[in-house]
Parts: sequence; structure tokens; C-alpha cells
Amino acid sequence: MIKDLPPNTVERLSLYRRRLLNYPTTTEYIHSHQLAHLLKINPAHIRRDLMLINFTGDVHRGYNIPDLIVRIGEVIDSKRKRKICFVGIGDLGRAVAEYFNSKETKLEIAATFRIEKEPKSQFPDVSCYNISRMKEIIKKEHIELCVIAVPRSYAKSISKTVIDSGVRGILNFSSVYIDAPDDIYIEDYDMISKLEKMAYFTHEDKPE
Amino acid sequence: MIKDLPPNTVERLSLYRRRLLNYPTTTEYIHSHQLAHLLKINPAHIRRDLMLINFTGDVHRGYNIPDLIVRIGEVIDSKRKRKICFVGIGDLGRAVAEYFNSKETKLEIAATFRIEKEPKSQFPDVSCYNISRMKEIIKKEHIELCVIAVPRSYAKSISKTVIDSGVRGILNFSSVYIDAPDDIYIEDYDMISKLEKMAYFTHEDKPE
DNA sequence: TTATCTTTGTGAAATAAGTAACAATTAAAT
DNA sequence: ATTTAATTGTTACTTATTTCACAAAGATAA
Repeated sequence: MIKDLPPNTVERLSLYRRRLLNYPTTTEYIHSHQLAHLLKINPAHIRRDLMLINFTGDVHRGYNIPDLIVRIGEVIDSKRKRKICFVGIGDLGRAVAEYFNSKETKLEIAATFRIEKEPKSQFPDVSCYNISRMKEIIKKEHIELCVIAVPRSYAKSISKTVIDSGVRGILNFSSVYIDAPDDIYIEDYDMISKLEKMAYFTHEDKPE
Repeated sequence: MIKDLPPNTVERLSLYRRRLLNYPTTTEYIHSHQLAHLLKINPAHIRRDLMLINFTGDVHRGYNIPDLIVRIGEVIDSKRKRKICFVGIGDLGRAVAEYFNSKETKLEIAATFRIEKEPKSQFPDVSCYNISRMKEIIKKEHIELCVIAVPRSYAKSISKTVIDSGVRGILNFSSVYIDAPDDIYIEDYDMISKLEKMAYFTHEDKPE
């Protein structure tokens, strides 16, 4: 862990690592502009972020990939494992779950919850419960982080339950307002507003 | 439609409207600080955004809700309907789909695609096809926007197909790099980096 | 050996995003 | 009629984020 990095830098460091983990293992070094290209950002941005975490590269070969992966881990990962649960998020969860099996991450999917009465598990090694058991399981498993992607009508009470259960952070896809104490980290993602923004910036009939 | 609004303003305007549509219908006016509270932002921010779209409020009653909803539509919506497809996104899609039935939106889910050989539709009125039929359907239906949430191994070829089919914008949840021409709007959302960021900002063992 | 070229590391500059502050306004209370 | 109180609209300010631009370093080629 390192001091107080800007939120955007933390997020980018995580992205750098993900990209590097998928980089051809035959290459040992990468230049700032190569990594920048993969992320569609400016090379100076990369250099600046790495400067912030005191990681230096070689003027000619660039940055050593394995070392950088390790360094990013030292900086953004906590020492212990952090447990996550997914509430009502099937497909998207499956799309990202493969990463959670890598030993590079300190995050672990400890449980999933669904609205159906007797849900079947979507992931091989992760149990899936009905939402009525959330509080019990979250406490028992010491789950700290939570992703919520349920319809409006459920979201409010579910968020209340997970907060009561001791969760420290929520990634909220549900588009409802979550009222939480200041020490709970809430990140809202509203897919519809992203789509409406995308619609705005992709249509031609712009002039009023 | 109106001039060139900052991307973040467009996104917020969309959020304002969503919140207002869910506001109790008995209330006709809302103050900047009330709306700000719902969005966890600063009231001045609201006033600024509404200033940008030339919407004025009443010094005492605040902003007229129905009028504001209309004005936001004039500003960010296109005149015609825009069709969207979801690829490999079941649950999250379902969680947001209810909004697309409202006549306030110009967005319409025209099709969903899944990896399974013979997928069943998740939405009452939307057909679901196997991904092999994407190009055909996207062209036939004139689908312009696309949300991709498939596992890594599929993402690359799917994004290529949808771009070839004429889609104008992609919301990419898949964490793979999408190489697209400049006139295609790509918005990447990486859930894992969000979770890693959340983990960083919610753990106590911060000092190095 | 010398010149050329490329890339890092980083201060400075530029841009974007968000917040504060307050005059102007006017309803409601006195 | 006068005061009080609240809220908008807007300018100025602050902070955050991104990009530029270039010296320093050193490999490679001439």
C-alpha cells in the first residue's frame, strides 16, 4: 500500500495490470506509448502514474512487465484477501469472474445472491443463495464489498441489508439512491445515462 | 438537441431526468438542493448544468419538474428513436430494461444476443438471437448502439462484427481492447478495476 | 568517436470539472 | 409597508486531471 493516490490513478493502475497480465509472455518490457495505446490514453499519463508509485523504467527498453505487475500489487492491493458478493448479477458477473481465479488478485467472490427462491450457482466454486440469507452469509463470511444489480423495486431494501450486515463498499448498478453513512464507499453506475450520453454523442442531427 | 455540452453534463442531465421521473407526482417543483441530494452532488452543479441548457427556475418554488423533464429531452434526445442491442447481458439488462418502456426515452431495445445455441428471450417484447445472427439482425433492424458483456474470449470478434454491421457506439463491459475507427463511440467500463479501486479506498491498512 | 535517435522522468502549461459566494429577486412574515 | 428568509443565476475561484515539451540518458549506427 502506498499513500493517497488519486482515485483515477488507482483505477488506471488496476487497468494497467490487467492489460499486462494479458500481454504476450514472450515480451518482457513495454513502452509507455504501447501501454497507452491499449488503454486509449496519453503516454505521458502512464509515465506520470508510474512516477507516482516510484516505478522507474529503462530509457531504452521501457518498463519491465513482471516487475511492474508486482509493484502495482504492492501499491493498490491490501495484504489480506477481500471478499466480494454479487447480488442479482448473473451474466456480467460471469463475464468478469475468470479474473478472480488468478492469484494476482486479492479479491475473492465469496457468494452470490439472487432473487429467485432457489437459485442455482452460476460459478463453479461459489455458492448462490436467496437474498433472504444475505445478512447471515455476509456476516459469517466477512464479506466487505458488494455489487448490486437488481431491479429498482428491490434495490433499496437490499442496499439497506448489506450495509447493516457490515459491508464497506457497494458498486451500485441499480439506479436508485443509496443512503449510506459517510464511511461506506458507494460507487454508482447508471447504464442508462451512459447509453443516453452515447446516443447524444453519436447522432448527426446535432444543431438545434 | 443543443450545441456541444460537456460529456459529464449530458450524463448528469440524463440522471436528473431519471430521478425526476421517479419523483412523487404530487410535487410539481424541486429545488436545486433537493435534486442535488438525490445525486450526491453539489447544488451549484445542478444550477450550472441547467444554466447551460437555458432552463430557468422560480426563485421561490424552484424548478418545474414536468417542464424540466421536457427540456432535458429537447436537449439530449435525438428526434428519432435509436435502437440498442444487448450482447450477452442478461441480468443487468433486465435490471435496467423497465426504463426502456417509458415513452420518455428515445432508446429502444431492439434485440438481444446470447452465446447459447438456442437462447430464450429475457424480455417480454424483445427477441433474443444466437450471436451468429448479429450482423443480419443489426443491419435489418438498423441498430445503432450496442452493449457488450461477454467473456474475454468472445469479445474481440463480437466487437468486430458489430462494428462491421454499422453500429455507431459500443458500451463495452468486457475488459478487452476494442480497436475501432474514430467515428465509433466506445465507452469502456471495467468492473474489476472499479472493484479494485473500491478495495483500495475501503481498507484500513493504508500506510506503507 | 561522434552523431543520431528514442524514450524516460518531470516541471510547467493547459484544460476540465467542481465549488463557493453573492447580488438580485420575491414570497411570506411581521 | 418593511423586514426577513430562501433560492436562483452567475461570476470568480479552486481543485483535479490531463497534456505538452524538453532535458537527461544511453543504445545504436555511422
